[in-house]
Amino acid sequence: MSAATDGPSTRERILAAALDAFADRGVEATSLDAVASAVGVRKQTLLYWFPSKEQLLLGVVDHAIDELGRELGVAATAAGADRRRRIEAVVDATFRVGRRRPELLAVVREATRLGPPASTHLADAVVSLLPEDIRPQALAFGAQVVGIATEAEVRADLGLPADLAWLRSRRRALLAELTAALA
Amino acid sequence: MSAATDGPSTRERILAAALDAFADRGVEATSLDAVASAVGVRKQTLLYWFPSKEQLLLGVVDHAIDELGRELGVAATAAGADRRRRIEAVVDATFRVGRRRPELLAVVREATRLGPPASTHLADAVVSLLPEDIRPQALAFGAQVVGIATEAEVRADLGLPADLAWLRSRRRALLAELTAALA
DNA sequence: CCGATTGTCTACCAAATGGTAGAGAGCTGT
DNA sequence: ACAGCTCTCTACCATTTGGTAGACAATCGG
Repeated sequence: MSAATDGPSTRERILAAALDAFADRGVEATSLDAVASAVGVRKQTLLYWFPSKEQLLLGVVDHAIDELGRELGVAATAAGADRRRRIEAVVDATFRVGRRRPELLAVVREATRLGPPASTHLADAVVSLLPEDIRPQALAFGAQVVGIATEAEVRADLGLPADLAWLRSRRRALLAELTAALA
Repeated sequence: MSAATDGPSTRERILAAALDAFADRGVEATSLDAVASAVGVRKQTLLYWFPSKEQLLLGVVDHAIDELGRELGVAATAAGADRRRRIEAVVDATFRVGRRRPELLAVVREATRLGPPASTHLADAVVSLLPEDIRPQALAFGAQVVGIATEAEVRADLGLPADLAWLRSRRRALLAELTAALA
């Protein structure tokens, strides 16, 4: 079974559909049937891969954190060794992710909103991905990013236009905070 | 029927209980039965005062915006006429509200998360409370506050300690943004 | 004193939901 | 060829949920 010809596995398609649905409508408002029909499969197939809705959510959280970590990690590595440049690269990569895949941040917020076990699982997943020496700083950075993403969503809901000055201001804040934290 | 002896009306107690529950567990995860039993009344009494769960949510949003607006309005008025002092008073009152009644901010975030009709109703309620000349600035301020409240919650979930330096930094950011916006 | 209105309750209900039980198709290694 | 494993499906089920119908007591206006 070549992955190239078969495309994403059922499990991966379930995770992708569940990520979209959980981020868009929220976990409680998303039924297993809805996710299943988005994948094109029966609910019992979901329950074969993930024995319960809760397990599915934890899987989605892992998936999202994984992708987020990979994306930011690549950006940091590509930026070379200079700390200043690495910080800028991570911040910019974060904004790219926020624009291209807002679901990833939305699902993080959703997990914290739901509380345990999702939130503890999230914390574990994040922590396991971070080098120990910058762990608290990275966590604070993540929290700030989720806050800014929420602010963006609220702005949209209140009818405020997408504002370049606002974006620049938030980028500056992230850079300043991260630079100070790692000093 | 003197309000002093009767205490809050049934309708008000329903709104208070629903606010708590919606903010704490989320709207979809809160059943009408749960709210009713928190009030000490049957579900059908809720449906007498609010003909549907959706109407109850809209009522809660109005209620929360009302209280928020009153609190900030009082602070602004008490600060006198000097713009700088008024801005500081509003920002500080915001932090007070965030600490004493986080449910108010949580329910705003919840309403934006759920989308229409809750989010549009929220936007209307907020707008109707604002003097026209500072409307966009005030909306941006509100969005920023919700973002910061979310950041605080995420920080807690990730195990970061309550941090005075962080609080100060966010207060400074709010002040700077509001001052610039009203300049 | 009485009809109408207000507010709360009991009794139900149809639909949706998360989850179980188990059948059957198709591939795999021997 | 066949035993076994992997994966998806049909059939069901218990519970919960938002909501309806209408009885019943209390209060109020005339």
